[in-house]
Amino acid sequence: MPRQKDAQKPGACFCVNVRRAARAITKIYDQALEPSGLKVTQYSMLKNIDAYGPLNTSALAKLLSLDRTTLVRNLKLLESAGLIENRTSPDPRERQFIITEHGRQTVAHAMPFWKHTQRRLSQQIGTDNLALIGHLASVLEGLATGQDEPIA
Amino acid sequence: MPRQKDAQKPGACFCVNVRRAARAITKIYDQALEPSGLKVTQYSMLKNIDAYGPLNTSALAKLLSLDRTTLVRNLKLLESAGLIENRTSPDPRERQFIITEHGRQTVAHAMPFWKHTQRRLSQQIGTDNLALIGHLASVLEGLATGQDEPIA
DNA sequence: AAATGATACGTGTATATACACGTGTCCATA
DNA sequence: TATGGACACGTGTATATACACGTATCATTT
Repeated sequence: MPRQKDAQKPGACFCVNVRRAARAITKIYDQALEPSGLKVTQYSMLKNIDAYGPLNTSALAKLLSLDRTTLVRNLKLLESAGLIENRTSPDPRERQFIITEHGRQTVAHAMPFWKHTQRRLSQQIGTDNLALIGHLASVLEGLATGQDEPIA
Repeated sequence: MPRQKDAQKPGACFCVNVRRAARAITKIYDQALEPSGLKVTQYSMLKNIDAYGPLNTSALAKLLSLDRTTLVRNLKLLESAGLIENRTSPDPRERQFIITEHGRQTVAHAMPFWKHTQRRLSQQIGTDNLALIGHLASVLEGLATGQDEPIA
């Protein structure tokens, strides 16, 4: 069997496959969350601010392994929608975000749809396989240096 | 152990984890391919057109499990860069793309970096785990209906 | 030949994502 | 006290992604 050849087929790119998986699973969650008006990305931000807030942009970026500048604009959407708000902080540099009452209600509305999808996937794909993704993400984040490794 | 509680922690969303993995692995591949001037997404399109072309937009979309309209603009970039070109087709509706000589050279330049990354990840993450991603993607694509399931 | 369903395409709009860059503030130390 | 590094932020720019819509062409069936 020409395994060597297989490994070079265009369909064998690990990165492309993870991206394919991400697109597909995003579609599943977005459709499930549709009644709440939230995308899964927004649900994720909101849920984390709810659970761990108040949080500033940089802290949330670390929490979500997202680029900070990505969050600047994503958070703007949540703020415009009145789901989070900007609490005044002693340090004038930072913007501390907390969830609003409307945000809490929206999360509460979305939660059952999210849970249902989590359960559905657990059954259809297996908890083990799904747990592996979490580990994989962490390992990959470790491998993706990106952060200008310290000189010493 | 309150497993039930864990499953509700904000960090336990399968979708968010897959997306985290996708971001991280994309960074790894994009950095590796940087000398070629290609992003991994572009490399993927180009490689597939090279291997299976001529292809029209819809066919490539199916091949990559990508929305067709996404490709319209992504392909425009490759075309502007002179990496692919638009072959005239008997059917005036479709645009058949083929790789150009410049495109072939670019792929050839990028390939070693891609292969090196594939190998590196195989070693550090394990071929089995990586193969699982491909399966996972396929299963998820099956679960994500999206395609207005046929009435009968 | 006319009608119709399927096929192929592109655009408007919105979100997600990251990088390069520049600004302001805090704090520790010279 | 002055200053330089660390920290927090936002914007410009570019790419990736999808959905809703509308248009043109093909092919098949009246």
